[in-house]
Amino acid sequence: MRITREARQATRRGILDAARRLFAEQGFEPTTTRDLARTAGIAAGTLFNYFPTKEAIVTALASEALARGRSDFEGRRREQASLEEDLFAHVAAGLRRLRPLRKFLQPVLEAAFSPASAGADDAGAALRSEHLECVGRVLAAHGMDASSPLALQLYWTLYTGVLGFWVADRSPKQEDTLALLDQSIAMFAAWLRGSSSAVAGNGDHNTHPNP
Amino acid sequence: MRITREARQATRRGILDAARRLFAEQGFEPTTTRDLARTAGIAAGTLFNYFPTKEAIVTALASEALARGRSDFEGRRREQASLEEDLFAHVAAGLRRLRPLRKFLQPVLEAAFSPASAGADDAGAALRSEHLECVGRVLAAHGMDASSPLALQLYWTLYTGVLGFWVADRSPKQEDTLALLDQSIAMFAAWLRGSSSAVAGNGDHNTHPNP
DNA sequence: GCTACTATATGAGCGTGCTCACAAAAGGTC
DNA sequence: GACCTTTTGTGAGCACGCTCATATAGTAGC
Repeated sequence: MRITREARQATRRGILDAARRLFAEQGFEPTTTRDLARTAGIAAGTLFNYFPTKEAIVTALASEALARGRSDFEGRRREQASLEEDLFAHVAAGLRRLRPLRKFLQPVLEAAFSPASAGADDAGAALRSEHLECVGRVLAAHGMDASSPLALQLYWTLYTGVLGFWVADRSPKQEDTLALLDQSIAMFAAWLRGSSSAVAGNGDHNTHPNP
Repeated sequence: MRITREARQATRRGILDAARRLFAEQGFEPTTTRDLARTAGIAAGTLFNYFPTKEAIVTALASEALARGRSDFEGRRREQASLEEDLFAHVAAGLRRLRPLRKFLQPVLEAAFSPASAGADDAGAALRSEHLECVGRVLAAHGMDASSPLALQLYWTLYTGVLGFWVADRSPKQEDTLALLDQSIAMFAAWLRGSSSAVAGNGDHNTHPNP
């Protein structure tokens, strides 16, 4: 049974749309692959002709969400100095080495998935923007200028990297995430103060943070 | 069917011993709960009268391994100054908040489990000692005196905390672990240099580490 | 249009961690 | 010892993610 490239793409999209809806409504684990197949209008086995594992589906969705998130972020850091870009690349590369990519992608997905953003697409953008502001507040609490380009670089690094740790825990608690974010930013801030304070330009806090 | 407390304890130990052996021989996931039950000489369902989940078995084993590891460590940091103890408690508490305990325990277990330590008990001690030295080398590479009490505090924090992240990834690669360890130690070192350099007493490196 | 041939769809079925209804054994009371 | 209560053991069975043999729909060559 052969099929046109368009039909195959449509089926794939159908699976992803079903996954997006069901994961948002009832979460990742409670949603069975049979649920997904039934919602997408295909047989249980067919699903695995399109994605090798259930997790691959979430990864694919995460890819899309990450692409949107990244473009949001890129829009905010367009006028970076090259030294700062080096630093960003440096930190990002370090984090990137630490875990398989999917670990970094899923949290972005979780945000994109949350019931608040399930319906309209603009709600997802609002959610990501809210994240930006939340991280900004934490940065400020640690004596870093939350509006500086550097802070925004840190935001993206932390958003993808730190929340990746969160996802590793399959029953995430929002409080833990924030505590982890807080702690990590404290360490990053100290690191920046020590190694490139001239760049940070806001190292007027000498007390070490109290997480 | 009532049973003496001793018999119950014996069954429990039997399960743990079976788990210790099978996990060491063939790994956590490949070992089925039916394997464990058969090896322990009980029915498949009985296992779950002793441990609520398969993961609870690994956690129980980890508890034992952690207790041994901690006593090794405590032996090495008996003569700490109180300021350093505060710092240790501070960092440890921060990390402890980040994840459920089992995430911190399992890596210690993994070390205790590794085929090298499966047979003799003294081999396990040798392995833990080897870990201490490995971390010491990494610390030294980042310009910290690996023999200082502070370094030992960092060791324990990192050993339990950082490797916990490693375990979160179910198919661990040793290289990733070391890279993560490396990166984290770089950040900790900078943090210490910035916040309590008088204590560290070895902050003669100003170049920031290259992960 | 007919005949290979291939790519895809299908659902029965596998092994997993875990549950549950029931059986069996031990202790307490008389 | 007989009876009841309570705790533990047992294995059939569940739903899960995933596989595989088979059926089927589409294309290519004639």
